[in-house]
Amino acid sequence: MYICPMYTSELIKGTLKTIILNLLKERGKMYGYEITQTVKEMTKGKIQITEGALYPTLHSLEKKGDVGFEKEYLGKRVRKYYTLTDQGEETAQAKVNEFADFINTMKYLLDLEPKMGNA
Amino acid sequence: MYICPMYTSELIKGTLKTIILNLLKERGKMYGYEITQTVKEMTKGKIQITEGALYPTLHSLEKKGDVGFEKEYLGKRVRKYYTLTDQGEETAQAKVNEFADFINTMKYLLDLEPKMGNA
DNA sequence: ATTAATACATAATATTCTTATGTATTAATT
DNA sequence: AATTAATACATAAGAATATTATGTATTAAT
Repeated sequence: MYICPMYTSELIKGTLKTIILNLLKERGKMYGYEITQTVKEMTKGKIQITEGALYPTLHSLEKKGDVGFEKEYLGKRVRKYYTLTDQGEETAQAKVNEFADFINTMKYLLDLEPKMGNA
Repeated sequence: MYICPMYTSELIKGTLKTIILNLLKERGKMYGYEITQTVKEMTKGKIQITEGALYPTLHSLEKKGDVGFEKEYLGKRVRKYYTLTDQGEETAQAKVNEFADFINTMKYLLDLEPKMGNA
């Protein structure tokens, strides 16, 4: 089995929203920096979300009504804790479902499995 | 199991080169239009490569030295049959390996599997 | 006292895709 | 016979999303 150190950026494109929404779904509430660190740890550094990608995405999710947030102060430092809205819960589930389906299709297309699921 | 009609475009971003290189690796030589139709059929319409995405990508792969081509004429109609170069063979294998690894990581991250492989 | 880590944000740039448009041949339909 | 659909290439304008760089500021570690 091949193990790579870090994925090329193009591979991660398009999965950022899915990752964020799913983490919020599983953990309830998280702040931006926490999301980057959690993903980095869980993937052993293979996926590193940059701040330039993260914050605009969070703002975009908020604008679309998938997440809300509340500020929390630790001394003078601020954290923005994000949570899923009801709509966000649905979006998160739909995104994960779609990605799971996508994996099956790609496995078939790239011949990574002998048989084809529902692709 | 959820089955979707067609993937959102963002999901497919970044996998186009991998798909093309792998198809060329498995089938030897293919022309552009053939690639779009093959992918469409193999994925039951879930992945439809547009011409605006395909041709620039093929030109880019050629410029980088991963593919070569030769023109073939059927009457007056032209086809450009693409084949992998030696370098392209390596690129194809590396891309597929990376994607296979990426699938494992994402499965773990999205909790689509109970255990973690090498992610 | 300096550096690293935490924590947010945005702007310029690059990449990559969608959508639209263009040309042209061949097959199928009416 | 004439029109439409399918085949087969190509490129340009625009949108979306990421990278890289920069900025501010607090707190912890060296």
